[in-house]
Amino acid sequence: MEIKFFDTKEKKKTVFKPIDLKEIKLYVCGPTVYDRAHIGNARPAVVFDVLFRFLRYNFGKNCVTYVRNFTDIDDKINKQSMDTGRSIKSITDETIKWYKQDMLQLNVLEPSKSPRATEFVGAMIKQISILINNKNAYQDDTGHVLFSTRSFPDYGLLSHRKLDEMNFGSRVAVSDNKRDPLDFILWKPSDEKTPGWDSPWGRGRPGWHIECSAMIHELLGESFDIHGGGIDLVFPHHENEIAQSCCSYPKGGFANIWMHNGFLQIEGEKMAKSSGNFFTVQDLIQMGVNGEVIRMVLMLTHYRQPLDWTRQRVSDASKVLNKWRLLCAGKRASKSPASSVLAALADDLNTPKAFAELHELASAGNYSELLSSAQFLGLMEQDLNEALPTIQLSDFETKKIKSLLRKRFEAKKVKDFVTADQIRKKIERVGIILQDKSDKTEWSLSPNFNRKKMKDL
RNA sequence: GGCCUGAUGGCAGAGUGGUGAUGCACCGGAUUGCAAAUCCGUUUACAGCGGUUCGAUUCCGCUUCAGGCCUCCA
Repeated sequence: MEIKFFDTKEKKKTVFKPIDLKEIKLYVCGPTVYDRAHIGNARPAVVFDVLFRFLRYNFGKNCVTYVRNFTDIDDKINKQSMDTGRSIKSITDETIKWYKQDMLQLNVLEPSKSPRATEFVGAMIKQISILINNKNAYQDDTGHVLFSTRSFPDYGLLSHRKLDEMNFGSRVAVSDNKRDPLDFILWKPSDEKTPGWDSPWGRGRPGWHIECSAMIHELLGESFDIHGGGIDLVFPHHENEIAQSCCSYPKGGFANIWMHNGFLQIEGEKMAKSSGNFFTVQDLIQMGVNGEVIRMVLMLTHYRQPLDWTRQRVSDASKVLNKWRLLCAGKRASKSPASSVLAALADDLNTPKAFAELHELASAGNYSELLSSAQFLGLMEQDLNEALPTIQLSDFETKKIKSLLRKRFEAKKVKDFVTADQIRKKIERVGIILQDKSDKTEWSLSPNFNRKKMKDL
């Protein structure tokens, strides 16, 4: 099967050719850990989880190395620590724990490696030293180390910008310590209150971009297959990563393919903390939105498109999942997912197309492939029975319902439909669904089941 | 100001140079005492204006609108 991915740098779909079939290497920029993961954080996690699953299927479970970092050095974290008096370690440890729990709810697989920036400061210092030696970086007299952007001729190839067209300084004052407005910080000094590490340039901390370059070099080497992240990272973060890495390790090719997921909107509005249309994965789960439903909504739109998060889509997704669950109940999953679904994913992870194929499988009655394909996408994995409401009725309550149903059955027998319908309404008000079959009436608890109303029966 | 992306039926959302996905909703029908579920079927689209072509929703140009990036951001 030919696999194609859209490469941000080439601006077109390109055939995926692994560097080494024995180890496919994937790196994705993970979260900065200072707060609960919001729904926008969840999108890349799910998108690249689909990619991870797909690569593992195609090239072998043990032949894919997926690295997703935790950024635990950041001025937002520092600020929170100052504001709350909590230690940085306690903040980042807790946030990482939350993140892992949340991603588990979304059925996102653990990456092969989840390095933390703080574990790689030594590697960053080493790389910065190389850059200074290579004359790609310089130290100013205030303890900053800056990357000399114009020393890298290919700067701008990823984000398709020309250096001279960039209107730097128009919105942000250019610091005096930069020799060129395009230069960016590799290392900055820390005061007493701010976390810092000893370095050849004094006590300080790394700039944001260098961590990914250093971790990639340590964990994946000089060349790797796919680098992913949110579209907002293309410039400057990924552009800067390329510059740093290619200048410090010029023999390597860094990332072969760049994949970026689109942004998320809420009910048609830009997601922003300031405007209040913002929620975390945990908020959604507390509201009763199943993690599986969240995952499905995130896959319902192609990963490169903007995704509008609406109540409508949440309810659509949950309706479809319920339907599929009923269809697949008691069925065994086929050994491999449907080839139509795999083909959709092979075409730049076309998950909406994959769902269309799932619908085809459902209407064709091919439930075992429907189940295995859904599971391949990270859905319908838990025991089908466990997903249904787990409320247990007492014997007394069960007897009560059964006796009412018997009364109704007798009424129906003598064609007393008025009584039969009264009993139906009464039972349905409690949140119990009745289904008349030719010889009996089946009943089940709906999601709206209200135990308190059982008294009224 | 610079750069970039997108505009598909009531809604969501793929895709394609010529047989108009898929889901939800709607409508009609089957089934049902009723209801639910299920099944069958119908209808509705490619922002606008030009160009290329035998033929464009699909390629090119312009216009309009929307969004993003250029500052921390997934």
